[in-house]
Amino acid sequence: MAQNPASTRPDASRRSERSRRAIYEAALALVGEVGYPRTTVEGIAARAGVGKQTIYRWWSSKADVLLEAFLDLSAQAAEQAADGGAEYAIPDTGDLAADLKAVLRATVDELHDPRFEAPARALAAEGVVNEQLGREFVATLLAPQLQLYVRRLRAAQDAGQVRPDVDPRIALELFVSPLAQRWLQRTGPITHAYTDTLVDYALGGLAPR
Amino acid sequence: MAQNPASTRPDASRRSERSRRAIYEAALALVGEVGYPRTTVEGIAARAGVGKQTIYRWWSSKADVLLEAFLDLSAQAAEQAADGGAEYAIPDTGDLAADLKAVLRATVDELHDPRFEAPARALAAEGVVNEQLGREFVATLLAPQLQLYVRRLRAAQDAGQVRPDVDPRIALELFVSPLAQRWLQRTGPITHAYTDTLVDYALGGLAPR
Amino acid sequence: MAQNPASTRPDASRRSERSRRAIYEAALALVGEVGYPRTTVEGIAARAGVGKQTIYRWWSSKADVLLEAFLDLSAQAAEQAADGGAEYAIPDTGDLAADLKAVLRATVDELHDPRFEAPARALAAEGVVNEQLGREFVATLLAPQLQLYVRRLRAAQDAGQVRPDVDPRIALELFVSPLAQRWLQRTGPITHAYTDTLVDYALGGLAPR
Amino acid sequence: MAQNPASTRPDASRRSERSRRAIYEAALALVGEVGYPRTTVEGIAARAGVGKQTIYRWWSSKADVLLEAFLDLSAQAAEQAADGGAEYAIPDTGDLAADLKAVLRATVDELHDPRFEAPARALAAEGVVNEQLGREFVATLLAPQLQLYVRRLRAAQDAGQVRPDVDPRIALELFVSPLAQRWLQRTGPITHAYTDTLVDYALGGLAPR
DNA sequence: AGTTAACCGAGACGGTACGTCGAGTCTTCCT
DNA sequence: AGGAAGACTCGACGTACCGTCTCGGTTAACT
Repeated sequence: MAQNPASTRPDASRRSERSRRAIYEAALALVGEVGYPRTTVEGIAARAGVGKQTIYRWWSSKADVLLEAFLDLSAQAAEQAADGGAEYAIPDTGDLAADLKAVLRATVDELHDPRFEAPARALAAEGVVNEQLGREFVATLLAPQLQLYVRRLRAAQDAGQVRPDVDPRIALELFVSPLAQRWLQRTGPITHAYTDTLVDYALGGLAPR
Repeated sequence: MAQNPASTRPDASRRSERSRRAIYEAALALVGEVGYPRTTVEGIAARAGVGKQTIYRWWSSKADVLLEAFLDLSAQAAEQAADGGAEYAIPDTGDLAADLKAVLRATVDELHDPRFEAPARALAAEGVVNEQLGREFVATLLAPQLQLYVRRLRAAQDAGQVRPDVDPRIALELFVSPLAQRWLQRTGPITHAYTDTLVDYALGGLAPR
Repeated sequence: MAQNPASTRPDASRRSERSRRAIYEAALALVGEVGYPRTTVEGIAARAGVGKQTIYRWWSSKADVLLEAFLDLSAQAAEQAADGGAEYAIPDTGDLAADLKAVLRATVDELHDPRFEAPARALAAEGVVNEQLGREFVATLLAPQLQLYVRRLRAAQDAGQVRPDVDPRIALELFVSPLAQRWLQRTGPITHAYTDTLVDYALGGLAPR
Repeated sequence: MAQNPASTRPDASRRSERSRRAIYEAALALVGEVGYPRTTVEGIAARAGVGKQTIYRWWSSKADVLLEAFLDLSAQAAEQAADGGAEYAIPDTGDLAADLKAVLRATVDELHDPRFEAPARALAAEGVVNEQLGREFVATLLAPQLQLYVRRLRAAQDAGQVRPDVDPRIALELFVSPLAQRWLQRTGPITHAYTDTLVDYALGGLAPR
């Protein structure tokens, strides 16, 4: 992400893998322990046993470090989940409501995982205010996730379970965005029951039949 | 908001109204001009022609200053809108869809108003990461707004336009949260057509009848 | 010495005397203990229990700090020597050679005093390479000392003990400069016998009579 | 000078003459252009088109590099002056005063040569504070020069032009040291007239006959 | 002629200090 | 007593160099 512009770019082939990993771990640990604002580049460097310059050589800011660290963490988690199998999609059992509920329940659990909580919040917050990072965050993490819902909804449309004139990209927001907002802004509790309800409301609509 | 703890609390009756207003204006102006992270307490004090201590005497942090300043701004704007009147509600013409669309269109316009944009984003971002401020932000600004939707949806339920078993507090998120997320995370464009579609999808549901 | 140019010069009347003294002491102590090059502004600040900014507010460099600290030390020493009496001159017993030898012997002793040694060397070295500081060093410390010799030599001329066509400002260098060079460049040992010899050679000349 | 201690000393026979010369030139040029303190090992390496390690392999510090570079420069200059010849001495025309004046005038001219000025000052300054380098500087550059004066003065003693009880090593300082101090500490102007006067005072003494 | 060991340019690395900025506290003087 | 002003300690910033450490790539000497 976000490289220093031209000037005298460092030689990536000679980069220390050891330092990179140590920096990721230190950054995630610190954000988890003391929070994002009190996480400092200096602190990350010290904890990683690394010179500050090594951080500044490869990243442009602590937000940038954290973004990559979190990306790496997500990639690892994903790899673990798929167990090398790769396939990455929302299951399609034929029952759209059930499939969505299952995925959203998993998301709820993830949002409660303290390993993800702190860095995810920090990045989301930074992204709200820092457009460049925000777009990167969305493009690399959020958009791919949302795309999975798009695919699943298209399949449902093909199966006649969702009206064909519905735009899946918008439709998915009916159940994804409420969850997102409750998490980001703490406007309400996040439970399995809640996401189940969202799916029911969204698929069935609010008006009486 | 967030007062200094007991110790020797200042005497509010002798507070300078002049300084308070100047600080609000300086804070909002600076956030608009240079962004939240580069807005400093020192900068606010200098711009307001005020000693730093005067800020620290009455607020606990720059986030706190900005929250109050923004509250003040919102109150002013609201007063202007209602023109001294009081009643604050979503119109009820009997056509729920139309009423919601109208209110959401107004919200879309407000979100595009640069006067609101910068401080609102800044506060939202701070709230994501700073729980205390986040709760204050939600309680004083967001929750009252959402309550208006709850009321309107209850009226619709009474009129038989919304299923009686629907929880209005959750239902409103079907059209409010997607807008919120697009704004906060820039996951998509924000237009009148978009919010209209949200209302249609939410009220009608996605499944074919 | 060397003030920051115009810009926003700090208000000297509110300066902390406590910090100033602590900085002087820390600077002199550090130069004595670890040497000039390994004396850092950061180290001085830490030892003095002072913020770095407080040093940079009042001085432009570590050389500048040390110069003032040394000046202060010299002033104290002088005050102590004269015991408030003020009188500051080379004694005039009528015997020029004896008077000069006495003063030079005292100088030799001072040059061997470790309290003076380290900072004096450091300042002299810095002055060799840093013209601005060098001129300040000479003007405030060296020149006044040399002026005392000029006065004594003039008195000797009036008494007919020195040829009237001799320029005292140059003549004094015959015995002062050799001592200075031996000290600065370690070109030879510095003893009372040595300075006595210098006075004899200088007053009597090298050529046989 | 100052070699790395035993350990794995590099093989001097495989040393790159090309690099050595480039480093000398870069070091002298940089000291002349930006001054000693802002001359860095990194800068010398970059300018010489050489790896940093190549410098650290053969020298222990930038002072050491500069000392050798300056020595090399002096050797070249001397070779040029003597035009391949060898004899290095103060002329002996029988007139001691005239001989000394001539040599000192030449020294004055050299001290004004900007090619020598910057590195010589830098080395002298470093030597004041860095005892090891100072002694090296004196031993390799200063002492041999002074020895020439010793020889010339001895010859003068043999010729009966200088009192036999005078120590030539001290006597020479009467006219050499004042010049050195004026140059090092800028305590006064350096002219031919000045050095002529020094010789006259030193040889003749200050006291009336 | 092929191997090998050292120097070489390059530059990433863990560090230390730089000089600056801002935080939050404290003090002074004014209203 | 509040307020304007701003000096204070402290901590972090992002940069510059330090001296060490690989990393290919040439050489030069020795099989």
